[in-house]
Amino acid sequence: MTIQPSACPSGDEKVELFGLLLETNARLARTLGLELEAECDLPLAWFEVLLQLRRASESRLKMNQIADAIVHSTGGTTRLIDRLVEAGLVVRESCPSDRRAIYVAMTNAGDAKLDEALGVHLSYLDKNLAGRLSATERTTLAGLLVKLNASA
Amino acid sequence: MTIQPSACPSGDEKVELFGLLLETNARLARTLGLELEAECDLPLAWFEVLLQLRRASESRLKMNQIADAIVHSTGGTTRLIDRLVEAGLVVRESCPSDRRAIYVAMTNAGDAKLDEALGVHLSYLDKNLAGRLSATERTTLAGLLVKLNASA
DNA sequence: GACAAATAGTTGTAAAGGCAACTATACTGG
DNA sequence: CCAGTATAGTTGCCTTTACAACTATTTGTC
Repeated sequence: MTIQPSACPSGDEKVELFGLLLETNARLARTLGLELEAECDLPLAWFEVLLQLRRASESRLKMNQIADAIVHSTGGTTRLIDRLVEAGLVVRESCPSDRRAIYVAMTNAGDAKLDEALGVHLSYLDKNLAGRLSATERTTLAGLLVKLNASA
Repeated sequence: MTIQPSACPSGDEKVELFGLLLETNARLARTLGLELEAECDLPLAWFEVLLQLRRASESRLKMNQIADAIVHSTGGTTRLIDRLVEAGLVVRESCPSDRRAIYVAMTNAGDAKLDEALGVHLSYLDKNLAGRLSATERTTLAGLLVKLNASA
């Protein structure tokens, strides 16, 4: 009844790969999250929102775009943005062309906070990404992830 | 209209890669989690535990090994295992050589549940992994993730 | 135009997980 | 052997998030 670990851990190469993806991600997210929290007092989810906003044209996105970008439920995103607003890092703005929609835009404080966090993030990445993968490998990895991510 | 990864103002290649990793993982985990939940009534975290147990010699692991393998806190793991025990999928066994430690072992029901879940998982993987990456690409990806994961 | 369906966002409720404090057991140096 | 420290696991308390139900608005159809 027991399965030999060396013979067939759980059998399938794809199962292994998926498990590896989950584990790698969980570890990196945990490490970075703790570091951001400790050095900038910024939860990882907040950092992700700010990063998405900076990427966006005019530094603003609608609620549903944020939810999609950071892969949260819409309800969860509402609460998350509530907290960012309360912290003064973003503001909600109404959308003239669609009165259901709400824009979320960065404040100056949010912008500054993101700069600070990016500093920590980059030093983290130097340790944990660049220290382990060459530039070529990183490019390859990014390409594979893009494929994986396509229209998931 | 919003997100322009190519013209990204926060533009470090490593930041991009990290974001991609987070996003890919979140999407895949979300999709698989929903599928497992819908078809087997099995939360993803439970699945991960059962998978780790099957991989282990004698189908059992100590609490801290589980916590480490699935990247949870020890407190969180205690609660998670509580739920699995209540569902009859695993049992706790005392460790004769160290009275602080506790083994978690699969029950027959847990073993059967894992078989069922692996069926769903594999069909999911065929759609979402094999459909997007060739066998060679999957091997490459696995290799890169192992490097990334090393002693995180 | 009006009604049905789709879409954007919020809220109630509940579950999952983290951290820190705690208990119990094991190890280590004197 | 004893004190001090390290380790295994559990528990209290809290935050975060998901899901489903709900409101408000828009769009598509006739």
